[in-house]
Amino acid sequence: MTSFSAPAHETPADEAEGRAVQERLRGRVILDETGPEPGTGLVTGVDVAYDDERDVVVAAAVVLDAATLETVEEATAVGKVAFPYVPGLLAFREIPTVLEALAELSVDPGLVVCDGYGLAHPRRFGLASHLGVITGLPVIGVGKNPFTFTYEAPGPRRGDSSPLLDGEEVVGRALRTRENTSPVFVSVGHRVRLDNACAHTLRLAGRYRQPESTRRADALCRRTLREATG
DNA sequence: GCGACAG
DNA sequence: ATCTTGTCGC
Repeated sequence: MTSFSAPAHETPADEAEGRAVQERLRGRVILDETGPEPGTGLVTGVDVAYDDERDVVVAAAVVLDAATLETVEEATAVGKVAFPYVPGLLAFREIPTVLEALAELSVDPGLVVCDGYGLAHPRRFGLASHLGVITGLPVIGVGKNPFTFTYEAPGPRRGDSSPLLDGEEVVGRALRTRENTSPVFVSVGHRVRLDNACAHTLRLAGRYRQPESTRRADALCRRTLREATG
């Protein structure tokens, strides 16, 4: 916990307050930066696992070398569920424990990859945007389904993509990371442009549909959850 | 009012 | 997210 201290975060009392917090923070999102060069530096995947029965949440952060995809460092944090799952308010459920896990790292996280959305959100302020604004780190979101948005199937080849749309507005991209496999949905979080977000995603995925970063974070928080629970 | 809805 | 075995396909 040398490079990063858990920033203050607020858990809203109800859904209306949560939406208000998002409306207030969305103005701090930075969209006009390119972000880290794909394939260089570090990339950190974050993910969370739950046991709502026991009111336990485990977050994991796994740092990879962007060039070799080797794991550089891992960290986890265990907490209590702070907010129920409400579509559009996912960040309030995940962020508190994710921040603790990031704070356990001894290295700068570099680019953070979220399992979820950023700009592709009803108020244009999803998990990846929120995490970016709070930490100041470059963040992108890579989701597994189109949420409430629409898209036309991208071409069949790895790397093919199509716009993810909210009506006429482009909020992200459906990106094929493997042939014969459904696409993932990439959207901008903070300090990274969409083209670059997709380039990072392609470098991180290919062996599997999802980015290697989120796969490892997912495996780690699940394993930690069942070791902490049963 | 009804249906749909990241993880 | 989570509950859950085997099974079809690259």
